[in-house]
Amino acid sequence: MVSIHDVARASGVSPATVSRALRGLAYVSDATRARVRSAADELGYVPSSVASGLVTGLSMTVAVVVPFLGRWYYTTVIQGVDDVLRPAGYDMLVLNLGDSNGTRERDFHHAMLRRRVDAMIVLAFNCTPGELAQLNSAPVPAIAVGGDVDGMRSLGVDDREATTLAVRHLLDLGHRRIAHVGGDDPVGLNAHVPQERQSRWREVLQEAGVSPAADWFVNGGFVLERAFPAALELLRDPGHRPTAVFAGSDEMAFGVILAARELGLRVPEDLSVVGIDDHDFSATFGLTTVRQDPVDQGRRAALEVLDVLRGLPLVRSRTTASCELVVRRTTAPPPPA
Amino acid sequence: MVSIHDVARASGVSPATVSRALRGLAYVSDATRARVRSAADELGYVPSSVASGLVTGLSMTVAVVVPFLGRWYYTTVIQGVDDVLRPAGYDMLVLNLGDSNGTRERDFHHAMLRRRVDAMIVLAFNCTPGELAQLNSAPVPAIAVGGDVDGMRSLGVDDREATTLAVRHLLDLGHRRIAHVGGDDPVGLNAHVPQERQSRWREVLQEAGVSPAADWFVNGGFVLERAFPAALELLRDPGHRPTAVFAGSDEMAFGVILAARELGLRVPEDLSVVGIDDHDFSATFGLTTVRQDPVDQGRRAALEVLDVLRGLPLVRSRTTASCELVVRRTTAPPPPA
DNA sequence: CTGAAAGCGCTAACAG
DNA sequence: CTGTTAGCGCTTTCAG
Repeated sequence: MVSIHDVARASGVSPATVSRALRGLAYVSDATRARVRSAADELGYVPSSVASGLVTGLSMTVAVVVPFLGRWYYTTVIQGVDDVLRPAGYDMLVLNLGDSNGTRERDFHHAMLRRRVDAMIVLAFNCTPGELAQLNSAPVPAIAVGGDVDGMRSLGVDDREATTLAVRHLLDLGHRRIAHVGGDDPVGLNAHVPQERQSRWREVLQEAGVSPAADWFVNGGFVLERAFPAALELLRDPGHRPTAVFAGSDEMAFGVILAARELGLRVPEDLSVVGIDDHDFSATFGLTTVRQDPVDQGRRAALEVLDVLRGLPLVRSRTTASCELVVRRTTAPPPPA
Repeated sequence: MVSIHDVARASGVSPATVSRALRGLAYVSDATRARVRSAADELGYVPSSVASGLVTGLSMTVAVVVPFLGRWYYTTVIQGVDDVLRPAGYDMLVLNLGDSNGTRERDFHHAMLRRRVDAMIVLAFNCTPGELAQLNSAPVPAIAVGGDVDGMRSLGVDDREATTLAVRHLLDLGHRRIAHVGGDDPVGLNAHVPQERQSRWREVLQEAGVSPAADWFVNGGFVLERAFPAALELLRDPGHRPTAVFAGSDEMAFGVILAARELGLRVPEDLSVVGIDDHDFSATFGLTTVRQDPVDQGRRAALEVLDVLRGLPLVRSRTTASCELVVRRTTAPPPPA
């Protein structure tokens, strides 16, 4: 492998000068710089970031920690993160915590302490107390996206607000029989968000003097495949059927729509459906939803990380990302009783 | 930061012994090893992978290169890769090539040469000749998943076979008016796969003595949002309508199904739809498709990478991943003319 | 079984 | 403007 010494030799200067010349530092004559550059190009020299990282203490890498891989929200946030990290010259390490039976904390710990990354962006999930302690006393700055993590800088929508928007919309249309398809994710890595949405759904209804039937909450596991059968069950009995469903995510809302069709129910004439997210598919489905912008959340988190890396202080507070109701074609007044 | 010296001092041995003890090497007395371990634990010592990487030349990181972030196929392969990399102690660097205007080759080059990664897994996309040269003369082993890259080790389904399965199925049901929703991806990073599917669609029809109308190929951009309007256009004219659609991906197939419904067409009575992938949503949609298993493809690629890293030779050949027709509820004989 | 010494490739003072 | 001298934190001979 061609090292800085090879370039130094080839251009007749010292390694230190090569280093300065190539990094564009001042105090290098134009002539020398040009000579070094062409020598480096010729030899195909690229500095080893490992070696420079050892001395500077920087890895030019930030870790994105996710509870799952392949879920819409997470991959979308990651896109935003990547959008800003890449032009800034940072690499992105993806640390998946899912399925790591018991090794969660260790993985965490290692990535941070082994100095592999300069910062971490932690996507919505419940930290164990141990992890939280690690994060906050971390040798590298960490910021959370999505969930509200106590004592940590975080960024995300207000789940109570989003839920309020969705449920009130249904209430305003005249619905009273409003069910909720929500539920835990399979790994239990992100229980907080689903819980907020569920409890707020109940609250908003109660505030309106409505109390949902006991079996009008069903667990859709935050994926279409599980929301579909859950909705089938929920909607089966014509005598005991909600007129509207608030789904905890758009993906689950798609499952509800598909289930309704399976049962011959028309959406929105017989059943209204509202979700949260504004998934890529939602406009095509005509889904009424509460829009959030995960790409933007990712971008903003990465931008902040970059700031902190430049020396700005990290304030441990929460910033609320905006969300808004987008009314499309899956909600309408309830059918006449 | 606590270094190996601190542990050495605390346990009264030399740094070299600490290194040996902690890595479980032979020639360390049990007593010493125990002492070192407890000292390390107490101090919360974790070796710096940067420092050890500098001397061993290993980064314990493999890069996954993708043309997009957030597309089903890619994120699903990534899950498979992660499945095997993580337990093996490797970190995963995700290198997104999308939207990097012009900087593609450089990013590539740098990641490899800067010795940030020990190997690369390149997900289906067209390499430029320059990139290909880089990959093949790379200082680190690289293997491709999905696309068939000339002169490179690769792994993926045979797109011609997959297409044959899908189109023959329609032909066998009696269809003759078979359209194709396929097309380029927006960034043009992966033109090969769509092209194969499109040209093979035409071929299979011709082999059966059928020639599709000129406007029975439409560009669905490989995403639902674009397939939907394209399908709307395709299916609009009742007098000139295909009885079946072969979609180049399941996601586009969903768009076709939604478009058919929009037009009041019943699937499969009025229109049959078949896709390729077996997306997570496909079973719920009842979509007939040609199944491939991206998780498995990712796993196998990662397993191979690990082998090569252990010293096994890298054979530059292609292995075909299997695919199979899964008949569900979106295909049926054509309506009586 | 353990320690001392010599780097891995680079950057950061400090001299010139 | 440029070279020299020290390391960054670890692993690896090579001696004990």
